[in-house]
Amino acid sequence: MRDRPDLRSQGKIIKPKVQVIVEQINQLTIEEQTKKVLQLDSHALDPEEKAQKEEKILPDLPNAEKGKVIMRLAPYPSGALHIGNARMVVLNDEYVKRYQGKLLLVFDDTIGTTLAQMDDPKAKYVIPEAYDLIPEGLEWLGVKYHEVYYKSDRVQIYQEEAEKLIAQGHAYVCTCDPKTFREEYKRPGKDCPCRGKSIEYHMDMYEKMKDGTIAEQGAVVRLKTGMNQKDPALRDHILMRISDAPHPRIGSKVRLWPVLEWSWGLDDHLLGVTHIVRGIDLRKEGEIEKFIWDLYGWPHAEIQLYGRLKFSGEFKLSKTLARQNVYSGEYEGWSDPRTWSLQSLAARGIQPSAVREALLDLGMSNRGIEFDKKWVYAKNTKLIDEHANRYWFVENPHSVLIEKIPFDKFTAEPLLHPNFPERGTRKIELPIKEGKARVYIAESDLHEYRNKRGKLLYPKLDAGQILRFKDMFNVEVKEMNDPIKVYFHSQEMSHNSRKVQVVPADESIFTKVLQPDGIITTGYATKYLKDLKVGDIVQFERYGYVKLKQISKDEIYGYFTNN
RNA sequence: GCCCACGUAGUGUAGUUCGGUCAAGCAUCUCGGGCCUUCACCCCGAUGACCAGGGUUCGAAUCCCUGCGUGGGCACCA
Repeated sequence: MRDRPDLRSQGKIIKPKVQVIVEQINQLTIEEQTKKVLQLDSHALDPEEKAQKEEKILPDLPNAEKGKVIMRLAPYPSGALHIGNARMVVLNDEYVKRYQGKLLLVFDDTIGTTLAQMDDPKAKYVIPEAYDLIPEGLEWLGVKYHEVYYKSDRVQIYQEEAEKLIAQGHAYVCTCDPKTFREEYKRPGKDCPCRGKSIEYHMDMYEKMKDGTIAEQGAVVRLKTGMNQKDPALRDHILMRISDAPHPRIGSKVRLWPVLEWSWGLDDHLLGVTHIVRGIDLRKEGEIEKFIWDLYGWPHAEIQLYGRLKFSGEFKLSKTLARQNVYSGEYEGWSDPRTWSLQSLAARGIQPSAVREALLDLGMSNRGIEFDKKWVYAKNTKLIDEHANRYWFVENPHSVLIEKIPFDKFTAEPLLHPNFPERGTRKIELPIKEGKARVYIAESDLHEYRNKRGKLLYPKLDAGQILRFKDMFNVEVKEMNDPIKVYFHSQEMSHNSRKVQVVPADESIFTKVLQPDGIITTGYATKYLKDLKVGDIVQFERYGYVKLKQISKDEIYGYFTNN
């Protein structure tokens, strides 16, 4: 039917005939069917060519011409960029690179809050160091931007254009309090009393907003988007409002500030932006911008929206929250793993391309999705594994006394990296005295172990069981006391024995690992970890990858990379 | 209450514009196997999905309607 359009109108006749034939064929044995098929087409049963691994490709942008695309990043400088901000960054950067366009970094540093609200710990405001933290994060991500702008330098434009719109009757000064406006006018879709007043009145009021006669919260400038808009979110949106809060870059010389929709409605045109890629939570903003562009008779930039990433559970993603904890000393600065800032990912040994690829894999889908760190971890493991040498580490250690060891000396010699024997081995000595030795094992090896489907692989550790101390020898558990007592059992390894990671007690060094959920795992690693350098990424066998942060005589401190 | 968007394997995504080559691709997870100085990496294989119900049509993941579910917007934040 696909290839024979002439038959399509005959579908009602053809269908029953086909059914009869299909039934006849189903009577035949598979062998007979195979034979007949091959008579018709000798290649019909050839194995299909392996679909080659297709590269993940974002959809093309509409009306995008190579070399003419201009896009922008619009971070609010209230802190370091975190992984949630990174999707916006990576998508824009990727498209700019595809079209060989230009990327503008525009600090969206309008005032954010009023002076009166600044004491609120949750208040959103610009902090000076963010102007450095953001480019630092972008550089780490491999983002190239071509021009830098500051909204705070452009306030005059927004003010003058607002004045023009008032003079033309497209905007007005509204003195209704927010609650009244929302409930009495916006919801039912009715004009507020300010809306109908004369242009002269509004011009005069605008002057008073600027010169300080009207206090914070006393009045706003509204755009006449229309109180009859179907979508209440769009009804007479605010353009400008008053704040006496000081600004880190320009101080207190400006008190009349634009909201996002207004500054961008102007700037996307004035800066020549052709394509906007942003989260769907900003859908309304795009609608207001379009209204503004129509008012001015400007061409529309193409707006593409992607779905929202949700961060819940262990993620406390908020630049404002991070600011509080960094300032209070609760966090170890902006690169603390708990911030999930780009700086923190760098400090943990997460590779920028792991972040990029994981976020680009989400494509431009419009769905709201829950962020899963495994997306990044899986990519990161593949990137760092070959560089990460192996070391022994046991978390939440328990003491084990090995007895009846039939030799005076034992040295384990596992490879530094099993894929690269040329890197050599580690030599871990097990000090033995009168057939006895002390080691640590991890708390987690005491419990029963089930796979993800709940199948019991190993029972709770108990007397009588035979274990393989990894890279050493087999032991039999005698007593589950403290310390746990085991007897040497045998030397040969069998592939399906239960393997337990140990660290010889006299060869150990206290080790701490800070995880992004704020938990510090403590345990023991083999002591010559001290010989490594700060910044090295290692794999603690059976635990995960760790980037070394501090190394001292009797303690190692690392950041958890991933598992 | 009002507006809008979105529902494809456990998870994420491709395919939906323009119905047929989709008995549905890819990645990750899980399971099994291989490799192997034992974890990991790598290689091979397996399990696993079109939200539900109607409609249009020869033919629906794709178009229409209804329902259900999820997310977002309705800020003097961005």
